[in-house]
Amino acid sequence: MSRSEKKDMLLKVAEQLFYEYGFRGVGLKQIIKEANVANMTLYNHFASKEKLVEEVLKQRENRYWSYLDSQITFDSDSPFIQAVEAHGCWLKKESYKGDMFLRAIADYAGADNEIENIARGHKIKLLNYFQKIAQIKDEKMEQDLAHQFTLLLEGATSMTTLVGAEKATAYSLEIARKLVEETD
Amino acid sequence: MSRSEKKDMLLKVAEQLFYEYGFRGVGLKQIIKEANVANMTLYNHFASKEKLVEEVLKQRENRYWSYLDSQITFDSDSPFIQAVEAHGCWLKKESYKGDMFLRAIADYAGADNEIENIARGHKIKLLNYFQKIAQIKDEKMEQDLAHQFTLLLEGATSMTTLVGAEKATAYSLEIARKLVEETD
DNA sequence: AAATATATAGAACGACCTTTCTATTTTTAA
DNA sequence: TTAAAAATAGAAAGGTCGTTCTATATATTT
Repeated sequence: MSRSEKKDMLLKVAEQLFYEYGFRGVGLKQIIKEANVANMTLYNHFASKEKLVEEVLKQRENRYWSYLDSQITFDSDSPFIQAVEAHGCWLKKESYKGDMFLRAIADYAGADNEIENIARGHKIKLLNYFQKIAQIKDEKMEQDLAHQFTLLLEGATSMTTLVGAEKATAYSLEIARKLVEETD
Repeated sequence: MSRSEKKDMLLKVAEQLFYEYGFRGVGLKQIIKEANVANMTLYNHFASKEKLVEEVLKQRENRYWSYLDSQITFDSDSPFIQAVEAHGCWLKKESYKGDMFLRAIADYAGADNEIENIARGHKIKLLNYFQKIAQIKDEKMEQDLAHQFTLLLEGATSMTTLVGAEKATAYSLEIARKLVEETD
């Protein structure tokens, strides 16, 4: 394993464990063990656990947006519906038990750190995304639509914990269709 | 402070701190300090931190349902809309930053304990509640409606972290009205 | 008032955490 | 091949955690 492969492995293992057991529930010892690297190799790449968490979040955010971009083709369907469908596929693939960013916001709230900023930034970006594809005449309606769809995705993610990604996605899609139905 | 007052104080302080900083982010030391009781007083009432967490969750669930019951009058409006409104008021009062039960599920997942059961039970109860007030002819539609409204409440709770309880509630209400509009 | 039960502060325990240090081994470059 | 650089395992430091213990003080009950 080369130097950069080790860094990648650390990020991959850390993300998986953090998602499964929470940021505070996983120790660095467990991470280096599962990544098969030495203690100092981790500190060679990441100055601290906080920095590791930050990079894990950035990496996950990048993967999320890459996936969404790859799924959205801007064809016949409404881009709103496509976004909801794409998000649903992401849930099935990688978010089978709730949202990692909300957990980061919750776990590191108050502590004056960069982690909360990164996690919040991801959510803001989601809202901005819907605002961009909601470019319609009535500005109030545009804002409303963007917020409503953001709420829908957040709801679907939460529901995943309860009924699984399959059903959560289906229900969010049903609602989404009713929302666009009227504005088409 | 009587014995039972101390227990109440411990539960109150613990709930507030757990909600603000997370279950793993708060130590018993901080709790007994803010509750103004001795170390052993806590262990006199709660066998362990886990038991304390369990009772905090039970207490919060009771307060949630009491509040919902007090707000729902079964008058002219749809009971669905009333539930969404009541949940919105709860968010403004006590859930300004996300859902405590989802965090409990996430933080204590895998560990074979009672905590996850309690938190999950609360969510199931929410779903059952909507299933009960959705008693309509078409069973498929009934199931769908119940799930959709549960998703809406979950979405509103999540959005609170992002845009505050006021807006989150408003957007969830707008969606809710569209959902009942068609089935009335 | 005496006896019993409960609350108190504070120390102590062992476990685990993040981070640093050290001495040895492996890889890379000259 | 030899010198420099990087990675290794493992110990150790310094901290916090949940929990238990102890001895003193405070309430409650008889």
